[in-house]
Amino acid sequence: MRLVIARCTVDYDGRLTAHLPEAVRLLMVKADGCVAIHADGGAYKPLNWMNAPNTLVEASDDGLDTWRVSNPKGETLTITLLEVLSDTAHEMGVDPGLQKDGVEAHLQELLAGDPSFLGEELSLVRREYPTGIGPVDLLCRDADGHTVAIEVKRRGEIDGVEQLTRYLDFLNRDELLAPVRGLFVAQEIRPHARVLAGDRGIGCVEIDYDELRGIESTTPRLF
Amino acid sequence: MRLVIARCTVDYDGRLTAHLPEAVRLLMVKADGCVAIHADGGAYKPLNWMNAPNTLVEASDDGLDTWRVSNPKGETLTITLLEVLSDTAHEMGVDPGLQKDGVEAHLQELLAGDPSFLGEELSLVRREYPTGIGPVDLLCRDADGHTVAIEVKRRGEIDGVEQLTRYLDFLNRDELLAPVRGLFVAQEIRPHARVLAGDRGIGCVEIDYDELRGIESTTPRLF
DNA sequence: TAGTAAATATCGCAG
DNA sequence: CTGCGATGTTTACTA
Repeated sequence: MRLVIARCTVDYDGRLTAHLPEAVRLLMVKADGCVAIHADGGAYKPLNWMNAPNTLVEASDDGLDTWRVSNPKGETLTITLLEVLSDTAHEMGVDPGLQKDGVEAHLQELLAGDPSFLGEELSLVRREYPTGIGPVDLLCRDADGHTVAIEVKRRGEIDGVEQLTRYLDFLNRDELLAPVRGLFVAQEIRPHARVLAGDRGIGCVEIDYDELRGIESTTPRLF
Repeated sequence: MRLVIARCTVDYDGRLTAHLPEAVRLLMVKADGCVAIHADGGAYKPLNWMNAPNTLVEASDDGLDTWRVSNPKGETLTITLLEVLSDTAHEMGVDPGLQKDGVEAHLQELLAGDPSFLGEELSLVRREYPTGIGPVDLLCRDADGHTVAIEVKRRGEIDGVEQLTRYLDFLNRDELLAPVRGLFVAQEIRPHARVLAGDRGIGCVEIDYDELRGIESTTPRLF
């Protein structure tokens, strides 16, 4: 990784055009060719960048260094270096990568293994059951043999209710499944989402992740 | 901005839990307190981060340095430094910020100036025509004098179709406007969005930004 | 490879 | 402060 601190201007031309006036910034060049330009503030997002794959060409013109980064899509990033304050490089090797725990896929997986955690007798038909407009997270049958479509979110907001509503519209056109009712499941369901779900006859269940994980790990298995 | 190259491990505990095994990485600390941990590859997104506002506490334990970053929401980021290869700091000042040009607002503006670009004879009634639940981008009349509501997006996805559907619901309650049909316009319309639009009787039009801009700039004007 | 949904999204604006 | 919409979103996953 190469790190350059420099007074510079930057021009991007691609999906839009953008310009950065003269200022001191950090130029970060990663081993795979990624270039990112950071200011000394704001969140982690750089002011400007160019992702791999790309090519970086350095040119010197009248004692003024210019970096021209271009990619196969025809986007270009032009950096004009007015004053280089620091220029270092470091070997870092390949990163083993991030280990995550507690995201939506996890919730869905745990619930698929034990749908009755949701407080009623449910048996799984399929995960990621396909509809004409996308897959619904879990399709189950309840004690009465009726179909239940379940949408799982980490945080339950209005968009998720809309999403489940669309799935229900499509699923209910299938005579083999109809009538299908909906269950909206999340660690936290926002008041507005709860109201909208209620208005549409969709049930809401808030689940505790630690509890779900705990039950999962302590449930006796037959193997 | 402080830049540290170090062999380290990282643990994040907050909205989820995450762990980074031992490796050499870049630790970036910005003037506003933001901390970001970068590997030497991947796009501009860091492996781990903590945005402002937060507090960074450095502690030394058995000759092992530990950074503990925490924020008011109770999230914590713990960095254990096993070997510091470089530790530098640079004054960079405040950045003047990015100047952008050529995003979605542009599309709507250009189409308002020439609705017939959409492939049929349309005349503009109003931009940002208000409905009870927000303004629809363009309201037009077609050759037959019927009302057409147009939603413009850069990328056409399902959410946009939902949005236009809501507008149509409201507009069609107005006897002076009804019946109102919908046109979904974007540079690129995703297949599922197209299916949903078709299902609801909403027309889809993909437009080329460069072509639209070109026509606009070459159209003769009467002033 | 293309398409779709999730994300510790970030960021800006309006109400 | 909250919610909504755009983003050069990026990333991960699946068909």
